[in-house]
Amino acid sequence: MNVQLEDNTGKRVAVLNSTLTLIKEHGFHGAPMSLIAKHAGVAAGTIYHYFDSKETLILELYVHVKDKLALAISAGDDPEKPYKDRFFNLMINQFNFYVENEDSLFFLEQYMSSPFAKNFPENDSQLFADKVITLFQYGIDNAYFRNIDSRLLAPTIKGTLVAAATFQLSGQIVFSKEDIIEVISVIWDGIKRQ
Amino acid sequence: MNVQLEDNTGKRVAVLNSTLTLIKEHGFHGAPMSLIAKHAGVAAGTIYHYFDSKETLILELYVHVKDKLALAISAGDDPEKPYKDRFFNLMINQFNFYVENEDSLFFLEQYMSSPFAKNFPENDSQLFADKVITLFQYGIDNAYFRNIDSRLLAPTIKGTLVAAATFQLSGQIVFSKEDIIEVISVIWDGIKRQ
DNA sequence: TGCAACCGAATGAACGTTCAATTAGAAGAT
DNA sequence: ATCTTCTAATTGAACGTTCATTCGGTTGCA
Repeated sequence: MNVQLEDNTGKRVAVLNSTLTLIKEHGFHGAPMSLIAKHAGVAAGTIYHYFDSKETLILELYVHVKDKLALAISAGDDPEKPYKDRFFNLMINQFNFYVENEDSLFFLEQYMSSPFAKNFPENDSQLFADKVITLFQYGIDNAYFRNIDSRLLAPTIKGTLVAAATFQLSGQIVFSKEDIIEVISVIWDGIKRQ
Repeated sequence: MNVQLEDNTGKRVAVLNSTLTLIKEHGFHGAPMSLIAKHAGVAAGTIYHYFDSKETLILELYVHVKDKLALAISAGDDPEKPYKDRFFNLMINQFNFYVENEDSLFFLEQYMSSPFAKNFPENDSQLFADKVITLFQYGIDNAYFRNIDSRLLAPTIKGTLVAAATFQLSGQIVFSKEDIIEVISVIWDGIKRQ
């Protein structure tokens, strides 16, 4: 099965979490293997017991984070409810995940705009595809959305949510429940079939 | 005056352009000073005649690119025209700039999601503030937009355009003029006062 | 007893930066 | 015009540091 989803107390996960924290604090540059090891309470050599190289460490961290994101996003999804409700629930969950996991948000953004994403597009979370992409596809197939290319929808939506979450995390404002609904309405009004 | 805007044939600009190209091709990591020097047809030491360090090189490259972006975006802006027309012109220009300057788009995205943007938020293009931010502020002041925090507008819009441009650059599709209008309509319908 | 987990000092490559030396060009003097 | 002087521009080898990775050895559990 998927190694990332079990053994959450082991050194493997400690290394992943330390990498995430250090990248958030100092960027890709400021996260040398020696520091990751020290932060994780592990010897430098031990990291190489779990990961072939720093590159694979980053690649596997991406899937690890994206898996967590997928689980958080799809929480409370109820196929019985109207599609708009399901969509809003998904968006709210996504916003909350970003706000509550700043390190994950920062890492995902940096990973996505790095050569990693272009060189290894096949390296992605299966869980995310199953839980999230599926719901989008349902909306497309059933014509809830306006007639734009489906592959434009996801990045469009993500851009807005990330902007809002980043904005709140910068400490300038705390969005109320109503504010978040308003932001998501911007997305919904933009992409829904008019 | 602004050094970046004059002397466009000198070695300073050659270094900036080579840095841009190499970062686009190999990321921040794959652009060592020695390679930048070779690519620019310049000795390693010469770079330090124009830039204090690699860090300031990146910081100044950011302003340099943002200046070019500001000029491209505001091309053909006519204060006499209706606001919606001006807005659409701005958006179309921005989309075209991204598509025609993939290296700039890639660099801007990577810079924005790096520690640079957080550590030096004061390091930005004056030209961009004058030409672009001003027009947005006008739309906010005159209530063309729905009542969301103004600082959310820019990143929201940018997210969508970047998504579309990246999508076209991935080679999967070439947007027609009408397609672009459709994408911008998604933005406009989302943020306009309903 | 065997094997996987773990350690951390050692290694060597890569990198940003420095600097003593050289060249180019402009300004001034003759 | 020619020579002199001065400064800015340029060079690239050398330096010192940092970093990812290796490896011989140790621990602990089955």
